Amino acid sequence: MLSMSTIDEFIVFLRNLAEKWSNLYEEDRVFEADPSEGEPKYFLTAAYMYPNAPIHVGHGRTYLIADVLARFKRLLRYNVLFPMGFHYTGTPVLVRVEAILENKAKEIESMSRTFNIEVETLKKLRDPVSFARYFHELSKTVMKKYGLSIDWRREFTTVDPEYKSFIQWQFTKLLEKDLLIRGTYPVGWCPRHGMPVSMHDTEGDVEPEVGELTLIKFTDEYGVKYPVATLRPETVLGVTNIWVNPEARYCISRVNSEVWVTSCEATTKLKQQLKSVEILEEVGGGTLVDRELVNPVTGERVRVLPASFVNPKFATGLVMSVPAHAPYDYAALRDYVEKNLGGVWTRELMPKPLIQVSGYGEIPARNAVEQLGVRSQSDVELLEEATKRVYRDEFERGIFRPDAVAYVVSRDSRVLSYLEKHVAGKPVPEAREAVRALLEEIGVYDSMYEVMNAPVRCRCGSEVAVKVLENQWFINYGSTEWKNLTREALKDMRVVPEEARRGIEATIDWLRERACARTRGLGTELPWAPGWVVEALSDSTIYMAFYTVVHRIRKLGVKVEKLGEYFWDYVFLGLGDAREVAAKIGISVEDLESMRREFLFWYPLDSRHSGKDLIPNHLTFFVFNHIAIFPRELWPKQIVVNGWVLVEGAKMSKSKGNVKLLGNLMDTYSPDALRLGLAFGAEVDQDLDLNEETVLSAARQLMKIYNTIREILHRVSGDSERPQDIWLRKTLATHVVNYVEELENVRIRAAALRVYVKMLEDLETYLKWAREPGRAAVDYIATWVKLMSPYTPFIAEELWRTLGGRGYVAKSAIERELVVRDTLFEFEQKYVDLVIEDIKSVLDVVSGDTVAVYTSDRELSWIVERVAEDVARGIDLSETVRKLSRDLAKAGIRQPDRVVKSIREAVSYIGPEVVLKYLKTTGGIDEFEILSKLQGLVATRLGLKNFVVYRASDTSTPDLGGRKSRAFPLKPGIYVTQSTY
RNA sequence: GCGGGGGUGCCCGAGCUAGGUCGAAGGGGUCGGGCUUAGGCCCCGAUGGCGUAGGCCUGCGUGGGUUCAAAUCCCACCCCCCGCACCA
Repeated sequence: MLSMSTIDEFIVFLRNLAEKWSNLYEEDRVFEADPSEGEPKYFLTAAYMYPNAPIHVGHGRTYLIADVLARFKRLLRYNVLFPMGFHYTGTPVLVRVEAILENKAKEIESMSRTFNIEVETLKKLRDPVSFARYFHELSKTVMKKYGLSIDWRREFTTVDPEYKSFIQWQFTKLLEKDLLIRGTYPVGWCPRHGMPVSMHDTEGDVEPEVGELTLIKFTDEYGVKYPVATLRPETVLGVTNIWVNPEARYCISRVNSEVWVTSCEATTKLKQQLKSVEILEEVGGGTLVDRELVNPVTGERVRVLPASFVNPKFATGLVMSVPAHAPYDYAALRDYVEKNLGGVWTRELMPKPLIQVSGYGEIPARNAVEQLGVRSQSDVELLEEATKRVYRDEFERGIFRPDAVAYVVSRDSRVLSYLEKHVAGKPVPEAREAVRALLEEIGVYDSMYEVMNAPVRCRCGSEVAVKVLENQWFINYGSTEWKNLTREALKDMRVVPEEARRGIEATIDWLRERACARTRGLGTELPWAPGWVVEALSDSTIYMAFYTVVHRIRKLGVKVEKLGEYFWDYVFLGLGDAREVAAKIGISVEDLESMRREFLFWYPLDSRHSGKDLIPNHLTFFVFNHIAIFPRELWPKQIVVNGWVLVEGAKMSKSKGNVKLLGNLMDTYSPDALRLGLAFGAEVDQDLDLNEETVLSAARQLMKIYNTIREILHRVSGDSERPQDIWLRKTLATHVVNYVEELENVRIRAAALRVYVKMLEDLETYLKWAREPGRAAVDYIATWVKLMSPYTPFIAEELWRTLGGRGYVAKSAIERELVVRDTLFEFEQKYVDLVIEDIKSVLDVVSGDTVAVYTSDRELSWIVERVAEDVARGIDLSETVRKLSRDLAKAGIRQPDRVVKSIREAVSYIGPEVVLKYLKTTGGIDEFEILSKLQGLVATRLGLKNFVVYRASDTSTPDLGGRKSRAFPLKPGIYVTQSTY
């Protein structure tokens, strides 16, 4: 063992240790976990990685948290399973391979740079599986070097035939439970690619917003339908006319069984939306002007009028004019009246008010148009604003006027009574829904989808339109029953951090049907729907179960074709007859049963780890699917989500070129230093800003620890029962207890600071105090190394062997007797902390190197006890003062409020339970005894030349500075002087 | 728009679910000192104001309120970040 003098030297040393010990881990198969009946087990998984790039520090953080927990649980004698797989499913790999195949120099360059891979190597990755395989293997090597305590026998990829069989089984189960349904679904679609587009496929990364518009079919005298498009079907009662754009081309076509007039652009869209469309004739918009159409609800005849604002590219290119409530219509109509009728409004064109809304007059659209000073229908900006306001106010506060029913001239009693009952006097949202239903009822309703934020362009330049996909498969997360069960399951789960729970709950609430299959990408085909591949977020929900048996399937050499539904049914659900199933697969009953047993040994999953970005999708699906497939006793128990890793305050991304690869960082800093840096950086819930300094200072701290340990082992003497030694032993036990508690609560950072900072400080205090390190120091170190092993496994292994440990520290356990809380010591320790703090605050104002303290009497412990009882019960300070004042006065204590307050503060710091327990055990607090015993500690920690303790009541001692009277329970009087020499 | 999370001292960031132990942990920066040929690293001290004894005043987005007592509870407002689906 060498003494390390420079940090560079030390990092080289750490790197070599990592190399050495990770190889040994592999050779000795240290982390292979097999069921051991009767022992406690812990099964945890982190989200498997998507190998379209090398593993980066973001993965590194998630995996580290899982690994620390895994190793920690082993220290507590759990049989721990921590496996890892690789997620090939999906399309991103396809995109990268396309770039390679098309020899796109820029893309390849950029991949080469960010991934730190030779261009020539990349060019060889010419199919998706090879591409994924390459990064898979690369990342796996890095994970091993990183020290992840993974059982690699269970590794798999999601395109392995066994996995596909498993996914097919899962989806068959979902289908059987009616949770997998088939339907149509509108998507943003690029006509050129013939592919759905989402945000990252569009120019400027715009998400195409698909909205559904109501079509209301107006009719002409020949029975031809004019489907007008609207978002506000309830305003059909106030239509004065229909708008067409006279400049646009309109098509008369056969749509399904009817003849429709729409803009010619609309015919293409209707075709995409599952309508059969046959164009019969094309006409200019102008020829439609002045036609008379019948309003299917009111029976009124309205005319077609020209308007330039009508966009033929949007919806059907036909718009119903509701001048009372639509600013555009009002403005256009005003233009028309002025130009063609000399400004005189005919009775037919008069706005028909339908909705009453506070803050507006009879005709809201007119109010808004006039208020904003709209000049004409081409005043687009102002009209947009006016429309927004009127729509919003009417939607939120508007009431449908009962007298509006009078616009129904047909006197159709069915329509009238319906309107009276469901529309008149109702708030707008309700009226809207009712009118929509009425339209459907009387057969004049239809709908179409439109890109609401058009134009959205695909990266190829073509405009995105809506296409309705047929035979799309959905997982029905909208099922109420399923939602309720999932909520219930979540209630019983631990979520770390707790704030993330609300995110999951909210996701459960709004989740509806989710398309779960695509026509492109790697993955598993739905057995009954050739061509449809299960999409990546849907084939990764219950795979944790797969880990429990995959290695056995492989070892037994089971033919994949034989892995039918019955196999998974038996292993995971215990369904079917073991002998029959075994026979079908061609394995022994014993092997089959032992797989079932292994699954039951590891399940339920104890902890699931991922980044917080997966809350709204993966993690929620994970809970849902477990609930759907597995019985209640096998539902997962814990979710741990961690924040991002930021680089210099910015999120990592390929485009910024600031992706930090795990492999590179380890080469620079060594695995142990990187792990410790990440652990120090932030508690799990926060984002961690990675900078060189954090990692370097972690390395320095490690070096300091290493050198200190080395020094002690050289200097150690045989002493073991001095006060210093006893103090050190007890301090160690306190650390162990708190460490266990912290890690049980996944407070990775807090525990790391304890082990690598506080424990070193305490050891240094001991060294200063004791001068010669004794046996206790070696014992301290022996346990300390164990506590380090979850964070910095490699140096811990090395130290473990140096100390004469056998095997691996990774397989060692913390002595049970150390994990016991020593309340008495805890009390004394915290009491001393308080005294030291007090003295420090005096030393802030007065300088000196000699301190005398006067301790309060043991007889006054009853005050502490009564205050502690009150604190424990949550009783107010004033209440306590009131209760105690008489007794305090009797005891000759003035200023009871001040005394009680100071005791209360001390008690709160120490902890009322600790105080009470201490009193109960010892019968009273002898502060003089405690301080005398730890005199050396106080002097050492404060760097004092002299530290003396007196009893305040001892009349034989000098009353320096009159401080005797300042002694209160838990708060000694303090006197500071400067020594003369 | 809907939903989730936030706004703390020069900066970053704990603490806020159980109100007093909070002038507010821990970093960083800055200033002073030590170490060093020098720099770096490291160590010590200081870092709202006042005070020669453990104290007082002012303070945790803004404005109110509850309370003996609020960064912590309640109300209103302002601002920031992140999701919103077939995409991993």
